[in-house]
Amino acid sequence: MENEILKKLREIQLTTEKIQEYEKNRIQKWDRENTYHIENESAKNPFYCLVMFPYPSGRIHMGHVRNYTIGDAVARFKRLQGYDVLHPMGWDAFGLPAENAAIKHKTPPAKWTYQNIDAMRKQLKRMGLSYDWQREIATCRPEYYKWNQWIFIEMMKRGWAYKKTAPVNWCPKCETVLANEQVVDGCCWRHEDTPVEQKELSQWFFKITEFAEKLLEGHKKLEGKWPERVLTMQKHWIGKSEGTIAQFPLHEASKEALGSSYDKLKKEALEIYTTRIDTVYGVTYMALAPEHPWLDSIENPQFKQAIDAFREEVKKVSLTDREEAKDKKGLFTGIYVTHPFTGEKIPVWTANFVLATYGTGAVMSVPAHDERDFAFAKEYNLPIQYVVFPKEGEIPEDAAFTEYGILKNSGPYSGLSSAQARQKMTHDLKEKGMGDFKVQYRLHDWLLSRQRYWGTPIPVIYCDSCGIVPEKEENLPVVLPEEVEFSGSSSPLKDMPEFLKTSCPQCGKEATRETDTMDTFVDSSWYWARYISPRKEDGIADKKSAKKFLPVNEYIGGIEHATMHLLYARYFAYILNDLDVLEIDEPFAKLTTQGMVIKDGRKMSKSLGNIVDPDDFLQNQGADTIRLFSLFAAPVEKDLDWSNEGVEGALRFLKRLYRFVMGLKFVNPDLTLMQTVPEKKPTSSRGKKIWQKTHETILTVTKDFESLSFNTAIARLMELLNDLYAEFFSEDGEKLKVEKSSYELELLSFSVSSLLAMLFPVAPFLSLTLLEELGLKEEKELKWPQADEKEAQKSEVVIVVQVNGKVRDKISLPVDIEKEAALQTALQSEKIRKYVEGKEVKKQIYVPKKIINFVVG
RNA sequence: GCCGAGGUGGCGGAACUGGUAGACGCGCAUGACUCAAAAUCAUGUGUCUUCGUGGCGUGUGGGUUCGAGUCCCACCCUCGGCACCA
Repeated sequence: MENEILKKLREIQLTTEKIQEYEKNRIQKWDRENTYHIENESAKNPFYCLVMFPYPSGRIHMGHVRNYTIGDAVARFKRLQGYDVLHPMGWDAFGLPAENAAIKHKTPPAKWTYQNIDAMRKQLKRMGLSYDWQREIATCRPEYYKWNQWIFIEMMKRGWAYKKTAPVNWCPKCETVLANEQVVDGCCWRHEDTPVEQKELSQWFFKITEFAEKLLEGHKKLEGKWPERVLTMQKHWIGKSEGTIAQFPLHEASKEALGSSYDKLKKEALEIYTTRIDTVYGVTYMALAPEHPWLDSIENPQFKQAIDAFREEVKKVSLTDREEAKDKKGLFTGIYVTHPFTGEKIPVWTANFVLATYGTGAVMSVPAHDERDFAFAKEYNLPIQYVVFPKEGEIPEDAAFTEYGILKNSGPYSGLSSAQARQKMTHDLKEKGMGDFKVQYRLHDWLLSRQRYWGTPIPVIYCDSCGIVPEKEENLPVVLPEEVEFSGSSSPLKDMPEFLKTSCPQCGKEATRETDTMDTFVDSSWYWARYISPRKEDGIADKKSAKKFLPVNEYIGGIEHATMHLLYARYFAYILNDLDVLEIDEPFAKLTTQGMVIKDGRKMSKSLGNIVDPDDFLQNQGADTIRLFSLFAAPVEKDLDWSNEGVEGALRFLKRLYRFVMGLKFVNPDLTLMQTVPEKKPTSSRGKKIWQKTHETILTVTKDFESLSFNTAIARLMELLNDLYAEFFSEDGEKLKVEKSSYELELLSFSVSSLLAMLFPVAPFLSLTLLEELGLKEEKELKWPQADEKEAQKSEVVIVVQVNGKVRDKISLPVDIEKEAALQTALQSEKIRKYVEGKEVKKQIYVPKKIINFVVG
């Protein structure tokens, strides 16, 4: 080739300057033209791709990069396939960090939050994420949280939101109530070194427990579409158990301890919950939680003093610390109850390991068949009586036998199996009016009030004459004042008469507003619905459009939301359905949980100093590179180990691609965009090879994209480029020239166009730049490539020949060869003969296109 | 302790319903280009080896099978979740 052309060919290089230039131009164009905006009405083929919206902390981190790149690849892929993709983004904008920042920097939380949103929006745009920015929402805007309030009031009307006094976890540093799930190792989840205390407060709750069964039922629909472990975690979280409620009447021997309270309790009887009523004949004592109300009724100072001291001691330890303390402590209360089956007198104890919040806060203790009861009985020398025996073998020595078996020493029930006894005993209790079957859940009602400023105001008013009154719907939203000063640590709302003072919606008299705000999980429980109609003023979402787009087809986010957010969002979907806002059952038809981004095998964190800032890469290698690496380095659901060398490798691939396409176009100006399979097949041998490879790649990459296996899809694209390089690229430029008569130009047009289209979801900037060089006019014209199954077949295939299971040779055979012919060819191979000759062939195994195995003796 | 996921080269990771283990990438090595370096291109790269192309190789030990990373049993380790839930 002539020197001048060669020189120009060498100059074709993808530089960082070029990358920065075309990426920035493209972003401006997308922004100017609202490229990814879709209208609800005109969407014929809807696909809803949702990623978990971020808390606007100020900067995006690698976790965001990964999550949103995955979502974007899905959205772009589906768009090329012809879907009208709803791909929105917004801000989970309420929450604690804004308040902490306000105290630190003296900026109001609102201002701080809005600044952060602006900064992060810019970063996300720089990433090339194809959001419909016209649908952007921020949960801290009154237009949004108005609907939190509306939902709350509707729930309140139906008794699904209620107030109760409850012992709650209290973080002295946050000055707020923590949900049980926010307590980590006895400490606040945000202040790892601050032990949680107990405090009694009047709190707002959502009755999520009423939906426990439905939340479990709903899993059936999600099986196979949600990660198995998320479903398991939710099942455990809900913690369904089926057992028996049984009543143990008060025994008159209790009079001594209870004194005048005896008559009151006599009417009540002690109610317990057990899953092992079959062991009831082995009950040797009862155990009450230290919080159990019966303990309040003990009057005899002989018992009262010790019990009060014990309760005081237990109270000092926070709820979770109590769970950690394994040593079992307790004492006798002076109370006795009567065994419902035998009429025996049973002593009642109180014990630190009995949970007030589960069941009835009282248990029947069967040390012979429960490990905890056994340990307690040993500690306090209480009798142990075995009543269930294994079908075969012996009762373990000096331990509880906790398995099911056959009953003995159990009056009329002796001889029954555990399962039979549970049925019959419960049935008999029910007949006597002393018990019933009972399904119990671990799940608690959702405590939603927070003693915080930066959240949705709970829209209720306290009136001296009418009590607790919800705000009128026409007065919503109850607006959170944004211009505030943080005087101290408590909510500034308490010092704002303009917020506090109002009139009662019922009687009109002067009244006071609630100053508690809502848990931010309320915001994120229904945001997926708001994206449908983000600006709608008279409702949450247009019902018709919602029906079109919901449920979400692909929801992508972190595994850390497996229980709380994902359970609450499912719950809210049911609620919104019942409120006739949406027609929906499960909100997320499919869920993908991506792994963490780690560095050097450890989680990225400030303290370890191993944080990688996405901005550095965006400003140098560009968005395509960072996207490509994020998707290539690990399967979506696994942790991704960040590697700067790996990033360089991703950039190298893009540079190779650029050089190939631009070089090819330079030498063959007729190279063009070709989005359909060429009519004529190439005639050259290199052409035939690439023809087959292109078809095969299209088929496998399509499959990989469907299953979100981006890492393998990218590997296949790299292979295709490697093959193209091997067949059509040489430093001297000679191989680049193609002859029209061999149909290689059509082939290359098709192959390169397909490669670029398949790369588009991953690296849209370079992909579009090169496609435009080939002649693409409008991004909208780009389609996902189609291939022919038949053309993807290789004519010859390498078959492995084994002798006695060991690979001895590899031979190339036509794909459609008959079994006998294949075996004969294999036997003729020198290498095989060496191992087979003179021996008896006992068995011949032939798996078409795969393997031949001779078993010789 | 219980539940779940997973252990594959120097590293990240491939391998469809049992059928060439290590695709693709990183790293490394050698060569080409260059005064040189970088970049780029080409070749090689599990391990041992008496270099016969043979032995050994997917956490460990057994088993099923013509054939096991894949299936079965036991165990070890790592990660995630739950943890006195009666």
